[in-house]
Amino acid sequence: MKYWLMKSEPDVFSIDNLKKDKTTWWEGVRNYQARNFMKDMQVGDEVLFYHSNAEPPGVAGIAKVSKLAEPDAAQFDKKSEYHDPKATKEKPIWFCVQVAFVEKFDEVISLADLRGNDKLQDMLVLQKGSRLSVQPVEKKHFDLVKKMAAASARESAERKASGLKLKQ
DNA sequence: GCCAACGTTGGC
DNA sequence: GCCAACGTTGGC
Repeated sequence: MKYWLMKSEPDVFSIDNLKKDKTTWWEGVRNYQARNFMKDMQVGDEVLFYHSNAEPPGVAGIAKVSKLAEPDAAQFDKKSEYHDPKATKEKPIWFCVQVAFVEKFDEVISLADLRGNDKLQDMLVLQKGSRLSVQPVEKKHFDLVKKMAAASARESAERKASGLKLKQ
């Protein structure tokens, strides 16, 4: 079992979209390194769903790989912004996996939160100029982000509870 | 909207 | 194969 981080702009496709759709083919990745990581993915691998170009940017939830990489259909579609004229059905260039919704965090674990955790300093997404939209994550880092999400969910529940008390 | 980082393209 | 020009990503 491996662990990954996949970036999506929530204006384009957010964790809420994945929750509603249940699964999605991760089309549109046009970077060779990111493509190769998707080819490495196995069914059941877990994914940190990251919101980029968002306020705040950060991990919004968890997904898992539900289908192995297949040719990305958008590369053959002349009307798609992801169309690649060099790709043919016989020789596809771009591949993508299907991912399934697992969970949406109560609160986004922001990039600032991640940076603030001493134990995550060597996480790939925190490195300067890390633009890769699909990247591997170490298990210890994955587990820690999940713990941070659980802790932040508890705190948010406590805040709500004490807020209710004050109103009584 | 700015801009640093970095990938890709194409002339040579 | 080098490298300048250009495009994209994505945080701020």
